[in-house]
Amino acid sequence: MENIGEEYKHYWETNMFLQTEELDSWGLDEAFNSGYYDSSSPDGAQSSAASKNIVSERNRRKKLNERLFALRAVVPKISKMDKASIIKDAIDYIQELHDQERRIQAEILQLESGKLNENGVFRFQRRDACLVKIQEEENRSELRFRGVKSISH
Amino acid sequence: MENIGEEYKHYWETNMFLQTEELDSWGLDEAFNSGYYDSSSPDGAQSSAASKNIVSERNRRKKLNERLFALRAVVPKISKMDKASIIKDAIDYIQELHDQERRIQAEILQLESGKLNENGVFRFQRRDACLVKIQEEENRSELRFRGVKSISH
DNA sequence: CTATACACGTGATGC
DNA sequence: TGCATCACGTGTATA
Repeated sequence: MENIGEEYKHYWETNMFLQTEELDSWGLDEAFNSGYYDSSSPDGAQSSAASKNIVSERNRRKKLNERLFALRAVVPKISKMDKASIIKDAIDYIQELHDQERRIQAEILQLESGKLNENGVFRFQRRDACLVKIQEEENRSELRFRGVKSISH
Repeated sequence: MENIGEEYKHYWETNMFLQTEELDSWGLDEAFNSGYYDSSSPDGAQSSAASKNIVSERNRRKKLNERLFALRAVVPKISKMDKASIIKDAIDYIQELHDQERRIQAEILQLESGKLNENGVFRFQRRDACLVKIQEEENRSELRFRGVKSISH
């Protein structure tokens, strides 16, 4: 009973990141739990409930791992592969996005209220992270965009 | 041995959201695991390893729950309190932030490349969502920036 | 050898 | 009632 899912052992680190399906049909619990213990033979009923709890819990764990994998997919800069570290990186990333959003908001506010400064050119203060792809990590080198025309098309 | 942490049962839904500490020192495993089985009495050694594994696993679970709680704290609009749902909401929120970031990037690009239109005034088309609080759930209403074609990152 | 991290089954709880 | 979710202890594998 302990070595029932031995080939499952490292699907968190290997299989799960390649394919998340193909492991649905075990055909192992459903073998002796197949079908209908319809409210008769009470020991069979409780064993049915037990194994149903087992498979339910198994699905819950699987769903949670899939979600965690999906979270890791949308977050750049994953430091470690731990579950806890994945969540931590996601938190840091969200706060980073919040900070950037506040900065850009201030910037755009300046643009549309002040429009231009006295020189007739826009001056962005410390635009220190690219907005679209921030995972380039451009190590804080005081790069100053005087004109972003280089990016467009 | 099964009812050892009975008062822990619903700390996920109640206690954890109020205080996450104050539960560190059990003084219950360390009671019979106190001190020194320094490489003698092999049964004691394995029981020491076992209970050490228990408390280690307990700390791992606790850390993971704290992280999950912190994740829930930075994500607005939590639909359900499930672990899986919390992660799902975080994923959706990050993607939503990515979308908005792209939009704002386009907007700022339009502002500083085109600077002014022929009327000498800025024209924002459909600035319908506040940039800081996007949790208003603007359901994808085909807003399209004609000024900026393909950010091409 | 010892941490660390994980999946698993199990009993409990709430809806 | 059954179903979903959770914390727990345990065995096991990797660094």
